[in-house]
Amino acid sequence: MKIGQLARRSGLSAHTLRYYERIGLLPRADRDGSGQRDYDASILIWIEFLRRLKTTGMPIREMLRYAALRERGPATGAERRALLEAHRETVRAHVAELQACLLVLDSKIGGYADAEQRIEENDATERHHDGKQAGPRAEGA
Amino acid sequence: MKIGQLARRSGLSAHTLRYYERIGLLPRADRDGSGQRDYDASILIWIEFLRRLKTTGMPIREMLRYAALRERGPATGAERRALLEAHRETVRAHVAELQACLLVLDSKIGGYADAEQRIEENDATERHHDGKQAGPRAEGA
DNA sequence: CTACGGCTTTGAGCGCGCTCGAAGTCAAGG
DNA sequence: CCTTGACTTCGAGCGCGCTCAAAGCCGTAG
Repeated sequence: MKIGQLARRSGLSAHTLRYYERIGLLPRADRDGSGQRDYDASILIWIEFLRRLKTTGMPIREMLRYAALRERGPATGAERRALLEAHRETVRAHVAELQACLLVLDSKIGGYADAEQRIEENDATERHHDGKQAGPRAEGA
Repeated sequence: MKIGQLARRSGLSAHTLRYYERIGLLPRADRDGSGQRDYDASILIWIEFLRRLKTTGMPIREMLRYAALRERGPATGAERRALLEAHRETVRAHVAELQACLLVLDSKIGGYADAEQRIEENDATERHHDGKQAGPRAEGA
């Protein structure tokens, strides 16, 4: 598989694939007769895993540590496992933080919804006995 | 409250606070006689909210839209609510993605744990009738 | 009076993760 | 033969979100 096709299949650009190889995230690809990269389909699995590490916020620097261990073969299993376990805790903490933020967001949105509700009610009142000017509540943030 | 104290209480650096004011994330602070910023404690609530938006991945560009609406007063409530609702969906989607990644991470870690288990068993076997060299399993990513 | 710490502005610089452009090689198709 | 288009390397550039340095002002303590 050439780089263009891998780009399409992996969702990364050819530029990015070369960049990843340059920095060591991807192993140096085999070349065909004229020096063009010729990939084995199995690389897709590794790319997919890298994508997940990235999605979960792992910096490239740390992915490189993992990639380097991987290159060194099966003997590095324990180290890789430790790295992933540490990362997993980071991600779990981040998810928890996001969920807490979601609650705040919910209540904030709820506040705006209430305000709109009051405005509608006020409009209705005006339609009945006209002119009542209720001041909307606080603007806390 | 001067900028140094606000920095300590908000967890942002004075540099960052000035930067936020410069770009419009924070309203222009009142100044004392000699031109130094003099903050009202209520700004902390807004900063805290900004922090949450940032934690949840909202780009500054979008925080600026929200901040601008806020400056324009209560009339912009519906718009702000819409903005936050859209952001909430983004965050929810991101959380779901992270959780999916966590499952993958778990199974990956499980794989390493199994490998270690097999190695231990193998060691034990060697101690009994010596020399058996079992080839470790695949290195899939 | 002086020294000190904390503040002011402006603009430059940085770390990250790409992203792109230039200049050139190569293989297949019309 | 000549064009087309996908590939090669290398280094520069970009968008984001800060972060910091320079040069200078102010107010209080010693």
